[in-house]
Amino acid sequence: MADQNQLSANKTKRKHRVSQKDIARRAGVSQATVSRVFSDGDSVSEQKRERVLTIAEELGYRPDAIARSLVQRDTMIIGLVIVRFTNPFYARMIKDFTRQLQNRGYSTLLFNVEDSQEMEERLPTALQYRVDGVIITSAMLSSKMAAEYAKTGTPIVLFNRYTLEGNVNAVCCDNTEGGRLAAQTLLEDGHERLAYIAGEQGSSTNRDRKQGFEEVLGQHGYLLQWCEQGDYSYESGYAAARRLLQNDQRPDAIFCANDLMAMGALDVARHEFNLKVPGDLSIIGFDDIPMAQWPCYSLTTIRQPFKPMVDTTIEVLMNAIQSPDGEADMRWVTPELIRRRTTRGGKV
Amino acid sequence: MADQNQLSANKTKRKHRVSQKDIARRAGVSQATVSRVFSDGDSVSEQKRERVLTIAEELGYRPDAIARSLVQRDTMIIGLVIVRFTNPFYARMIKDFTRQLQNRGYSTLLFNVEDSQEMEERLPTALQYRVDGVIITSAMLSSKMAAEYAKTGTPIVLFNRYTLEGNVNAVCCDNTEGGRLAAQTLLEDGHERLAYIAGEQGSSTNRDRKQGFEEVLGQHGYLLQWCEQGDYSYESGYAAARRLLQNDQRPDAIFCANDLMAMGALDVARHEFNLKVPGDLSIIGFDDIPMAQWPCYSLTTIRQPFKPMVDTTIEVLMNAIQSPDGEADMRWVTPELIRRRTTRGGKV
DNA sequence: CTGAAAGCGCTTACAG
DNA sequence: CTGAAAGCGCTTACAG
Repeated sequence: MADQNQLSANKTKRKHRVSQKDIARRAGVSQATVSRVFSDGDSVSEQKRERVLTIAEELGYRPDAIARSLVQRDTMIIGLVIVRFTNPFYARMIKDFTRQLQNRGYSTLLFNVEDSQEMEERLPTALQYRVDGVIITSAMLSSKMAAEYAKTGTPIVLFNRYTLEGNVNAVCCDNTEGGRLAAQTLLEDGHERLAYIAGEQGSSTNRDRKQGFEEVLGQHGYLLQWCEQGDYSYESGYAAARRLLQNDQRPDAIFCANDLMAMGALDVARHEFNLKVPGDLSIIGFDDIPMAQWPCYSLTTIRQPFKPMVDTTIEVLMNAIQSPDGEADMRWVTPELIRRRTTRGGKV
Repeated sequence: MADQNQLSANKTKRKHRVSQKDIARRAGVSQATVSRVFSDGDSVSEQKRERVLTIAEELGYRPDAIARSLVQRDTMIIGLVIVRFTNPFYARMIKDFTRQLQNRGYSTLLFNVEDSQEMEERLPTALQYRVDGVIITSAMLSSKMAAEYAKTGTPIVLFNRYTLEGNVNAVCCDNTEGGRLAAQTLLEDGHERLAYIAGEQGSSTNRDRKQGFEEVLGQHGYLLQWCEQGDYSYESGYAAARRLLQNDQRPDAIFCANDLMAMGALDVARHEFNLKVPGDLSIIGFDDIPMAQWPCYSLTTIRQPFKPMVDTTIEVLMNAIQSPDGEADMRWVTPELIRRRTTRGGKV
């Protein structure tokens, strides 16, 4: 009875959302004053402030972020585009990103896409919501798209990818260096028949890791003779390693483009071929996901420093939001060898 | 030069976003007509439609979802609140939820919180963005909060939790039944000294699993003598199992409140105590995460049917959005025993 | 400190 | 089919 709207017979399904106007009416102040109470920094007499707050509480008022976003130029929302996240790597990523963003007052609009193509289809949706910025994980951005985004002024930062043109903000592990590290390690351990299990075809991470690996092999006069295709999944590593180990001429060491595949490789070597790792075969992974240190695997791996990568990404994004006309910022993070028990050389 | 605004010297950092007004001006039509072109179903002459679309394309126009949300009553955004996601379980959850929501035209606003308390602090943020609904994973909702939400009319559905009052939508695995299943299995296999490694204290999942487990033990005249506290993490399972196995009187079977802890228990049993599993000790987990079937573990477990749970949650949510005044909907999903190689009874 | 008014970018009756 | 106008819930100069 008490709450009657102008519109006589409105058939909205939604309940009436209490607005500043409602509070103003009851408090006998202007709507602008109510607004001032809720935007800190604005001055309102103590007396009115209290009256407004009491009534707001009574009515269960919540400021409407949508309306605020419309008039202010920002939404305090960041779009986070995750490409194919099955990897344990990503769970941690999402968690760290959302937490960091929350701490800075941002909310996260999450998009889950299968590949770069689907990403480019979804990206406009993020833009429609006027996100203040976008983080894209593990996917390239076509230069066409990049240009389009630059036009809108919405900052983008690529995580775990980079553009060759260097015209988009990006934070990336130095994967080439990681590939080199893997090769050096295995060579120093005395291996001579090195194999590579590749990650998703066409991904820059895979290309760079392989390139670094081959580069060092070349320097020592070897060719990469054993190479099987995987797709970063456990199952693909398992299958690829099986193909490798069925050969008459077996490799004596395998570098896998990520930890998940390395675990698959390890399991097939031990459980299907009854090989001793590292006695008969050494295995190195990439990422250093939490499972890599579980005793069941205790995997030697090339660590991607997650935390620094996430922190840097947030930093680059915040900078870009502050000064949208800045130059593209490209940051490299250095990977690190973590010796455990799937290679020979480690301390025993 | 071409693009000059009314405002002479506006110092907005943001670039000017092209709006329907801009297009209208150039196309020589009213802004309402431009709007009609972009809201399907509305009729516009083919000629004008084309002109508008061409110019929109030229200018790089994107409809503003924020403005649209303000006038329509819905945002097409669903809030997804994830409590402490380190478990591989959650990675899959988030993925499935976002994908399902996307397929139905919704975007996902993701919140990452540590516990129920932090959740209740964050929830208002979701409300401020006027989300059309909220999914909350693995956290209780106080009745105070539940009541407050009911007032706003924003539908909520709990995932993997329920309220005793039954006044909030919820989709939950029948954890009590899962606990019973675990006990029955171990008892049938001939075990007599059953232990339990508990999940996070105070969580209803843990309470119910334990209760079902104890219930069946009781029916067979046993008391739960061995019980150690964990927190659902691998490490906690590892440590809890160690405490259990250090006893003079050792259990001969352990039921762990989730798979991750079961893997920790398995690793400590094998690598630290040199026990044979299932020869000396049987282990059962809960969840059936992907890793559970890797040969390194091959874990017998109580499967939570993820896909049905996610699908049901979406269904309940969509129903609640359609008819906000419906009764609270409470759905139970039945868990299932998956026999692998960490228990005796399985086919060999 | 405070109110009246304009405006953010849309949608949607209301007339024609 | 189409335009003028009101309104969604806010913020923010502009005066006082």
